[in-house]
Amino acid sequence: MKKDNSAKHSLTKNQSLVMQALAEADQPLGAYELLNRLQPSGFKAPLQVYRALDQLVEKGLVHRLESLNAWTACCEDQHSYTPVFAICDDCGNVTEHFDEQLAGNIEKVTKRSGFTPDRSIIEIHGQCDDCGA
Amino acid sequence: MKKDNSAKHSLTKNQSLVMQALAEADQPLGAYELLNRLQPSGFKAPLQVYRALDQLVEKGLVHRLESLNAWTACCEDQHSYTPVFAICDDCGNVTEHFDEQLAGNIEKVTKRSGFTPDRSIIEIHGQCDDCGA
DNA sequence: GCTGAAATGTAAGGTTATAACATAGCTATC
DNA sequence: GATAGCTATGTTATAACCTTACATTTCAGC
Repeated sequence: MKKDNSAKHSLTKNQSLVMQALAEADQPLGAYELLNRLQPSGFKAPLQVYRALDQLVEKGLVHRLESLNAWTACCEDQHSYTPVFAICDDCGNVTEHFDEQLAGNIEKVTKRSGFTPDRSIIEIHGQCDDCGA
Repeated sequence: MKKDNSAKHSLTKNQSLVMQALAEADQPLGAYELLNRLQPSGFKAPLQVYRALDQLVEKGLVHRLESLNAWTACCEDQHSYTPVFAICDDCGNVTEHFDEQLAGNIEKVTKRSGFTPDRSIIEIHGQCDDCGA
């Protein structure tokens, strides 16, 4: 089970509920899967989930996985480098990695053309160690 | 206007129409935007667009931009390295880049944990040269 | 011409995300 | 402690994106 960083960020009720659901999950969850899991807690509409997710992403506690349309609790409290997600297409497990050199490479590639990077999305699909290859 | 590589790949009618629409666009297009543009050519249902897109991606002529839910014609015929997309959040312009070192680093980061990479998604949001920063 | 594989047509439905508007709660300043 | 302003929340409806299922057509190779 992942660490729950909510204490340090004074989350609201809905934010806490979503954060907790993500922290308890062993995989990224879709917004509607979150809605299902949070209905016993009083959630009724997608927007409640999406708003909490947006706020948690803003705080850096949750990442969105663009290629999965899913969301996952951040593995640690704060990180300055762009995270790299390794997504196992067999078991659905997702791990978060960091690499300073990689982050530097990205800046370099885009800045060549006068581009100013803001946020980077790096998602690698493949097979995790357990699922062999 | 981007180069149209369709001649080398013997595309079907629908594939050609979609390829041409993407090649003529100066930005990535969503599937329904493509549908709109192709209705004069006889397209009637989303599935016609999605099927053609899937086939073109398979052939390597089109890329899907995960963070935009949009599709763009590939800048060149074939490339072995993972493409890096620089996406301007102001004007919507998208450019495709390549970097051998970057591709190598990505493999390295994930392989550390026994992960076997298959396909990588790298999309950098920010501001292009024209839009300043 | 016949056959099998690939492509296409069409209707319906599922999933993911946002717009619009109303209400409630919290904080800061007077 | 009023009140003004910001943030969070509730609720309904709808937009945007994608897939399933099944029937039909096209076309290369025999």
